[in-house]
Amino acid sequence: MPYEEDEDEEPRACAVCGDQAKGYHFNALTCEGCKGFFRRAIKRSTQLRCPYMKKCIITKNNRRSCQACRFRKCQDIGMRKDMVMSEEEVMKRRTRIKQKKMYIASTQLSSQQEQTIEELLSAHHSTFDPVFSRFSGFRPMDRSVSPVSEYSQSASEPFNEPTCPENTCTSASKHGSDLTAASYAGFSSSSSSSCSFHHEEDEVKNCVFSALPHVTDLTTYMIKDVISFSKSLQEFRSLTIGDQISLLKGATFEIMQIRFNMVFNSETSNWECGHITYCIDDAVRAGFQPLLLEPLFKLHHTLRKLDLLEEEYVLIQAMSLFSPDRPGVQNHSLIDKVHEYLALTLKTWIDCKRTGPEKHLLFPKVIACFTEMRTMTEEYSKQILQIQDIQPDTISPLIMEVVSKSPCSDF
Amino acid sequence: MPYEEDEDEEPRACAVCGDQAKGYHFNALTCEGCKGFFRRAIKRSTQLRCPYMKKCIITKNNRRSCQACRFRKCQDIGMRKDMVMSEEEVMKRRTRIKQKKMYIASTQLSSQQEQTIEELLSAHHSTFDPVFSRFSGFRPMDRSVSPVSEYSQSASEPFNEPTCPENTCTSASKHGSDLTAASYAGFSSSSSSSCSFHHEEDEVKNCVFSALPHVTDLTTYMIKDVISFSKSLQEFRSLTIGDQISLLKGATFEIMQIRFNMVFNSETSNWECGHITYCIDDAVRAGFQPLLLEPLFKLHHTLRKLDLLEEEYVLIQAMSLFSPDRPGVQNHSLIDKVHEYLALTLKTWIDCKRTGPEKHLLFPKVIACFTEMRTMTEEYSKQILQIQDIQPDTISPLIMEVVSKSPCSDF
DNA sequence: CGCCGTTCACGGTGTTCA
DNA sequence: TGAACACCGTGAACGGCG
Ligand SMILES: [Zn+2]
Ligand SMILES: [Zn+2]
Ligand SMILES: [Zn+2]
Ligand SMILES: [Zn+2]
Repeated sequence: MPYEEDEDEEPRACAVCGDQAKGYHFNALTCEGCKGFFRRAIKRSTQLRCPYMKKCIITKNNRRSCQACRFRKCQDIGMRKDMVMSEEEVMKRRTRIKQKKMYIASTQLSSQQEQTIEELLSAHHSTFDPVFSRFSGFRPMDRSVSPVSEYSQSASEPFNEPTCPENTCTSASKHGSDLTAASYAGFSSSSSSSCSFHHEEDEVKNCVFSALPHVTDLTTYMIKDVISFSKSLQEFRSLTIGDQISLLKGATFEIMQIRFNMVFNSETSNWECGHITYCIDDAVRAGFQPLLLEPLFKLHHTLRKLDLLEEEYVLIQAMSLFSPDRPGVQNHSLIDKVHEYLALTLKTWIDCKRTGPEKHLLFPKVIACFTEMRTMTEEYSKQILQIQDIQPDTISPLIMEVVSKSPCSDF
Repeated sequence: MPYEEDEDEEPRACAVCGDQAKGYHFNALTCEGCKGFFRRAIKRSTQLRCPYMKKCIITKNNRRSCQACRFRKCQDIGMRKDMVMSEEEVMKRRTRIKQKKMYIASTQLSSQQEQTIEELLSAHHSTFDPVFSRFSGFRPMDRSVSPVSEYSQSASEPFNEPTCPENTCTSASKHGSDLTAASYAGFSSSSSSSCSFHHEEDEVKNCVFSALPHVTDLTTYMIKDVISFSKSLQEFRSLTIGDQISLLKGATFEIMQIRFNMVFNSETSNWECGHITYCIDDAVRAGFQPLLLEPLFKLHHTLRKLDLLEEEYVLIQAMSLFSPDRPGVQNHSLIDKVHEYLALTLKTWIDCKRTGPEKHLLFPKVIACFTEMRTMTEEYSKQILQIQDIQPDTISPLIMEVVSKSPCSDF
């Protein structure tokens, strides 16, 4: 009857120092300390020298005072060097584990990623107003002016635009499909028709900027919400003020367009912003030129056709915001990490939640849209500055702030 | 029930002087002061003598008054001499740490270095206008004069230069390749052909300086931007005004050339400055002589062939600016530190970001270009002064300021 | 569950500089 | 001189694998 067995349940002692040992390490019963010490000693492979008489008695308390004697004791009691993994073995193990992690990470969303999406959705819902109910007090838009719309040049009746004095852009919605089809086909057809507008300088004066005050108010309204969205993100707030400004300057236009895309109706080519419906001609009437509007219009169609879910839209907004290569960013590496994290989250989300064969193309297509938007951001700034030049004091200070290159600001 | 335990959570007192102790040092619980004192006492290894009765009571307040008794107390309470690292151990440690630092520094960019590059890029982008869109209001350039171009002497038809009154230097771009090949081959072939221009004094008068007003305007425009670039750098602003001026006087020519090199087309040997394209003959027509233009032309080819990235160009500009051995610099040591820091940053950047076998030669080649440029700076000043002598009041005051030797200025 | 490697806060060296 | 700092060995806790 061996009732005698425990005495301390597991009273085994380290063969090197006498400390409590929980198991065998490198072929000897040792404590955690001696285990780590032996591995490090092997990997360092440097000669150790005893400052005393090479006869140190190793105990739990003095084991740190003489590495040489401790190592000798390790070998004496039978710890085996060959049981320490070699450098290549370690490398193999590491890469194998990394691979596995990568696979897991691209197969299922981590709880952190799900939490991130939740935060983004929450931030988005509290700062985006899809029916534009808070958009009021704006200056009215005069749609009686029929712009020389470059988008209807290739259409059959370019000068037959009816006036649309109401809040709904009836012109676009009436024969909008024709116009869209014609212009949209034109965009993707050839480069010859894509820039048939080669008299910019003179034509600019024909534009009466009749929609500029309204578009300015709308844009200002949108920018405020974009800033609120960004500021309600934990990661964003943790950046320096300077970097926050740099990121906002770079991303505001893009995020605005992403948000407009959520209310874009690709059938009618209209943006259905609650009680007001906009068409591309409103942008023309605000003074923007085809060099921006053509690719922008195309982008909205391309992006809308992806039929993104809200989670995807909001991840795209965040990816745009955390673009590391905006002018003036200081903490490039951190922002790059966040950006990659968001991109991986989007990719994984698509892989997990989407079905169908086109899901593998969705992520690359989104990335392509980013490239498009990037060039448009620059062109937008240019055109805003041009408009500001011709029509001073119409564009709001907030818009100028976004467009300006000055590093200092106070959003 | 040992409720008596904390008293202040960590109220441990130095065993030597009673001051607050935060841990064990040399085998005894001591304060930071006694720790340092004991090490220094061991390393000095000189006998200490008590001026009193060898019975001093060491306290926190009087511990500095008797070294001998303090040291004796240290030994008495158990501080161990053998736990102070010996001189050789210290030396080994020092060299090991230095080695490691050197390795790390030459292997990966520190965050500070990355930030520096960001600052330089930002400063560059806001002060360099690669398409020369802000260059306007300049005096026109008369290219109808066909200079006795030394660069086409070895070519077959030296006097057949067509006129090029337009903004594009058609002569160089038309049969530019021939001209370039001939002249460039001439440079690198032998010393006999490299200075076939041995009638300087007389020939100078043949030159009509037809391009001088334009080149003056261009140079003035460039200098202003170089000054803006420098002034937007934190490190530069922190220097004294005198040193800022000394550095600018020394570096302006070099930085200008580096910037011109970014738009240099080595295929056509033209500088493509936005709407205007320049060739080397324009410099001839401005009155510059081969003693400057030959090595300058060669430099532009050499430098361009390195195919530098923007980050590298901007680091080179900064290295040129922070050259410690410019005439008149006061704070030589600080500027030297900045210069070495920038050089190491460039070297590390190349090691990290470049690939291919030629990356190891890139940095030395850049350094060689600096040597070349240094001699050209002096020659440039000389020739500007010569031209000023012949054609007074054409060269702008700003250029004269850069070239002058007077120590006082106000950029 | 046993035994690998990994991680990271902690403790105790030397170093710096006001 | 000593407070603050940089550096590195240590070992308890942990994750992965068989
Ligand atoms: Zn042990
Ligand atoms: Zn020993
Ligand atoms: Zn003390
Ligand atoms: Zn004494």
